Amino acid sequence: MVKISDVARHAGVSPSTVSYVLSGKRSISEPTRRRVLDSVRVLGYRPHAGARALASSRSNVIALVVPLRSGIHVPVVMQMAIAAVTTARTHDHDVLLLTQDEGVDGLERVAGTALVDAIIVMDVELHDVRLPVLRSLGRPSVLIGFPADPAGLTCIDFDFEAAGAACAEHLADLGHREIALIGAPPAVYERGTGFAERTKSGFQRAAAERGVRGLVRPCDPQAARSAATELLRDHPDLTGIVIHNEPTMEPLLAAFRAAGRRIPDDLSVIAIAPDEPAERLGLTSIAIPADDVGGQAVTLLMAKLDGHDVPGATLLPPRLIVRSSTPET
Amino acid sequence: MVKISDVARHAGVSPSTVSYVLSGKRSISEPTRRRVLDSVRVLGYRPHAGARALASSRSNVIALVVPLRSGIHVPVVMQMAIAAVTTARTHDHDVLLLTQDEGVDGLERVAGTALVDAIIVMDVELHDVRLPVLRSLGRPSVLIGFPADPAGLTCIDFDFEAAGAACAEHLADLGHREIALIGAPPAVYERGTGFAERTKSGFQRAAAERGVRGLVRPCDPQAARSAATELLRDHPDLTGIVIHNEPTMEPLLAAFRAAGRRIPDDLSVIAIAPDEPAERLGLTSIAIPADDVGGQAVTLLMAKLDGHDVPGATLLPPRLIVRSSTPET
DNA sequence: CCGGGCAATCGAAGCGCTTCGACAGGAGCG
DNA sequence: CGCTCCTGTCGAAGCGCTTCGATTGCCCGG
Repeated sequence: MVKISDVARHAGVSPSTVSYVLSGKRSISEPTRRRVLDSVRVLGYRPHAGARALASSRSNVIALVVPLRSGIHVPVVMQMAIAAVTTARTHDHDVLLLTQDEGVDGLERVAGTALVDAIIVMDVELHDVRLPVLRSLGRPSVLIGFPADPAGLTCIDFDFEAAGAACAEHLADLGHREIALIGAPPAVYERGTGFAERTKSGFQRAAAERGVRGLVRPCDPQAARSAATELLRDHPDLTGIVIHNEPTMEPLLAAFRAAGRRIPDDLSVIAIAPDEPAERLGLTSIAIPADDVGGQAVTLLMAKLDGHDVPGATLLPPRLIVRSSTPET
Repeated sequence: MVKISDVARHAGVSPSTVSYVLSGKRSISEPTRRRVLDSVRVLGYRPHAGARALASSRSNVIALVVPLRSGIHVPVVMQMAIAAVTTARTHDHDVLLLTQDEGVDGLERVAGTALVDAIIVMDVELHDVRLPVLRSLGRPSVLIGFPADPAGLTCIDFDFEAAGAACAEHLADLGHREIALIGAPPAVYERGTGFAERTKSGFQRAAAERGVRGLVRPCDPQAARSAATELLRDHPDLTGIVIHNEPTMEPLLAAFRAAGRRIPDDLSVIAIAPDEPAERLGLTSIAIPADDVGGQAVTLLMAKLDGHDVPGATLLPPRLIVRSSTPET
């Protein structure tokens, strides 16, 4: 292994000078800098991560806690994780993967051993047991999702409330008078995960503001067909549907068709779902900007690590893309 | 921060004794061991990861390179990753997440800086550019997937060949004389990713051995409907189908139905897909044991880290679960 | 009763890096 | 022309841990 003293000898300077060239923390003359960098290249020098972490008390690693629970959409999680890694790399940091089920212990372990400098937690619950730990850990953290009491924490999320509202408004604009939101499985609501609740409240608020009837119905993937059938039977005047539950999209559409409703002629449909399936199915949709969420979470974290102040709450606005399931009248 | 010398003082021993108690690398008398462990608990001592890595030249972190490419099924990847993290934790290791697009540089970086002790690479291509690097990195590695030349490497994967064969045999056993495999998108085959090719060859080999006609057809998700329609039109005697392409399952089934074929009466169907969708759709299926793949990859890696010899190739056998799409005659 | 051997513990030397204070030499000023 | 002030560089002191002898008792066999 080639170490900093080897580089120093090769370049004819002291180890500290090499360190300063590499870190830029003190000014170094141009000729010296060049000589050192050449030696680094020639010798293929790589600073030892552990030694660096020990001396600087910075590991340049952040932890990312990913959820495992049912009812969350895995590709979105993965996309956020990848974006987080990519963004972290642009800040010269790496990402350590933690699972939800390590819980509080996991956080205390990676922070306590100085394995990581900071933490991102995905899929925060309204009354998450990890919140007090995060507050007292003495390391910066960013939550993806909003707990009931976000005081003292930095949170970021897609603005589900605005997304729910945008759907209701879009349907109201098209002249619909009775609309429904088909949401996540009941378990997700019961768990008190914020996003399902917030989509619902945005949807209901906007519907009320527009004087439109707005129903909300949770839905299990297995029960999609029957849910659709019942909904149409019990509410014959229903003409607009918002689906916020990716796995059920196709079964629901099939059931609507089977019930004799044509889309968009008899029924307008909007999906809160990734672009790929929405586009394939020709559905007007709002996508969760998973890349942005993951990337910006890291950006916020880096700002905190640099000692900057960051906003406590960041909400990423929805963008509705009109496709053939909600044509302009 | 409480350090090992604090624990030593509190317990009335030397730092090295504390270290030996914690590592178990030398025998320590029971009373001393107890005193030290008590002090550790009372003071809340956590060894500093960087210091430990520096002194022992072991970081207790492994790298996991996850794919980003199209045509791979994200939930399966995620499941393997989670299993890898969980298993690594049981061996007192953590997992650093790397993305495919860091490529060779990423591997050299994390290995060269001693950030990680070992590496798992997912989604290996037949002629992967990372293979020579992995061979010469001087750190243990395990590949998930098989390259064209696995010499000198440790590889593990689901036995797609056997899975393809098992599907063909199951259909042959049911009396079908002409069967088809609807596979991954053409892009996946062109890329030379092993798994698509291996499923195909197992399927064809078994079909030939049974004297059954076995067609293979790649399939894009967007083109699922037309693919199904054409297939049935061009091969009127086709009565058995294997689908190895999760996103197309539902559209394909819909298309079969639309073409007037009832399942299982007119058409037997097997899916190579996770249990969840297969069960929901009532399909006989073979699931990819993603948990086992991820977990065993880590187990192999840990064995290598401990200096043990491990088999160069590990293939996890398929398990076919019969559901209502291929009833016993 | 003595010496060999073993179990238990200690001390000290690093592991490779960062960082702080010191210092040399040149520029700028009065 | 002497003094101050920078700029660029060096040396040394750690960062907190592991690990390799060395050391101290103690038990046991001869």
